[in-house]
Amino acid sequence: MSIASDLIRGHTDTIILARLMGSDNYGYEINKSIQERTGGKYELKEATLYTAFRRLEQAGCIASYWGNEQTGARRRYYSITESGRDTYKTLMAEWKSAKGMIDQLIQVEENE
Amino acid sequence: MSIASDLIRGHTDTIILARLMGSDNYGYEINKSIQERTGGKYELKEATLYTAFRRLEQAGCIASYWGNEQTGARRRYYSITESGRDTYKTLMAEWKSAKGMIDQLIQVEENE
DNA sequence: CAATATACCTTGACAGGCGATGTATGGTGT
DNA sequence: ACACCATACATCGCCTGTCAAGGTATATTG
Repeated sequence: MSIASDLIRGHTDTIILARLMGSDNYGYEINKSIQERTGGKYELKEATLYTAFRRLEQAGCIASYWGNEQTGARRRYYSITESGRDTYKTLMAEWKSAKGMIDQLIQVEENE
Repeated sequence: MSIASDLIRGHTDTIILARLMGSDNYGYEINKSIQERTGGKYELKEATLYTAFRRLEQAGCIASYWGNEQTGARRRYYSITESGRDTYKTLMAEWKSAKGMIDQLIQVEENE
């Protein structure tokens, strides 16, 4: 494993919402785009991914519909809701805050 | 709750190790220093803290001994081991890497 | 026609965080 | 004297998110 998944834990929802801010997309493609973005260093496991979709839909952050593919496997598309966009913004703000906090907490400083 | 604990999850060990890099310390004081550093925005819950101590000691990252207080409640002091210092450095490196990766993953970009 | 890629989904185990609760000591206020 | 609070440690049991393992179905490729 290249990166401990506990470091990513808590960001799964944000990552998915971010991928839906631009346009609707389906699970398999979303996951591929995540792998590409990290140069293969990270991927959401399928079980994690689909669990997250259920969770986000339940929470009203995303909505889903079946695509009408003429060929190939069926695809379930997801679209982000207004509430989802709000959630995304909130999560982004939390991340900014948490990032600084973690930096401060794991730093070894002289003035103890 | 000011900060979602899942955002901190995975950093608990690093935070504790960082607090022990300078000098030995005991649980209660470590937790207070964490609260002070974040201006009260974050604290490790006691259950989390002591669970982490067990985990880290088990892993050989820290060692513990009872302080010889003449007064007040007894204190269990922890000191970081060589292995613990190595682990700390590794965790710091992972964090740097993960930080950039998360930033990239939760960002909304045009080129999708 | 077997293998591979695409695409979805569920179950059960596991690990970490934490609320609740318990122990014991010593100082402070009334 | 007695209640209360701060210090200081510890454990139990629940909850939640991750994920290995397994399953379904369709289309392409050698």
